[in-house]
Amino acid sequence: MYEHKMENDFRSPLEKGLAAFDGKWKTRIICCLSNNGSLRYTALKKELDGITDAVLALTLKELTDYSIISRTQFNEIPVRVEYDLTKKGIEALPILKDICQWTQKYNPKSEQVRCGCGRPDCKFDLKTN
Amino acid sequence: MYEHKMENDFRSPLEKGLAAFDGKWKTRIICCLSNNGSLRYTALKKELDGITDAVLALTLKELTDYSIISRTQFNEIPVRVEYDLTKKGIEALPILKDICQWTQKYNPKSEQVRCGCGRPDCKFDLKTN
DNA sequence: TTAGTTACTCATAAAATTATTAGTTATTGA
DNA sequence: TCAATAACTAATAATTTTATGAGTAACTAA
Repeated sequence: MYEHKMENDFRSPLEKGLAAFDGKWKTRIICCLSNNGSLRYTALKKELDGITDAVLALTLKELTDYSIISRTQFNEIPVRVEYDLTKKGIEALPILKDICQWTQKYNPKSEQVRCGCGRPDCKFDLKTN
Repeated sequence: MYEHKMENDFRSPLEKGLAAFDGKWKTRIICCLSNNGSLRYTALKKELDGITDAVLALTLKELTDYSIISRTQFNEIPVRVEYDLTKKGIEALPILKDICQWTQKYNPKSEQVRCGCGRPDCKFDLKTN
């Protein structure tokens, strides 16, 4: 662990793009930020049920490297760090929404489009307008 | 190996939908079928550089279970089996195309939208019309 | 009789991802 | 002096994914 891939050898923009959503936590983080706006490290950790520091820090780094989220550090004491969706991240939301709808069209069981942040009470449907 | 997940515990339609594109080979298979139409097992194997039987068979099963592709068996000798994109699979193509475009917008290096089938000569741009 | 074909399966190994537990730095407040 | 806080990092372990190398059935053609 603790080296992450990034400029792997994705053979196409498709694979490269999908890498931004892959793994257990990336979409959950994206949805949390989309739900809440700016969040700091500890707040994110509280939202993401069961994530550990090692994994959260790594995943935030990956998302930052993919330019999906931004990291802003305020040198207070103790430090404050805030994470936000970037423009690129915000522009991913309609795509994620399309994936939700596509899934649900062929899977009528789960009636409601819900986000991937993992909270059972999350009602966010990835609307971007 | 040789048990695949499927009704995992995806917490949302988003995660469930993304599962259909995840792993090393799924999008490559989708793109091959989109490029070529119907393909049999051996033909797919030839297209997908470096895949082994164990992994190809497993991945085809996963995609079949997700209803992205269909399997049709002709009881000739030796057997003939053909794989095709389903309606659901075809309807995924515009989403994949959006992911390509989104990636490229923020990554002007790779000028050309190419599919994920892995062939360097593949010019397919995931147009669906 | 033997080799060839297709579409697989099986056991196992290697590699990658995710989890666990425990630090660390710099500072404040009690 | 001691505990507390925020945002991490490091070493290692467990789990999951992917790869390797072989084998199978049911024929056919040589």
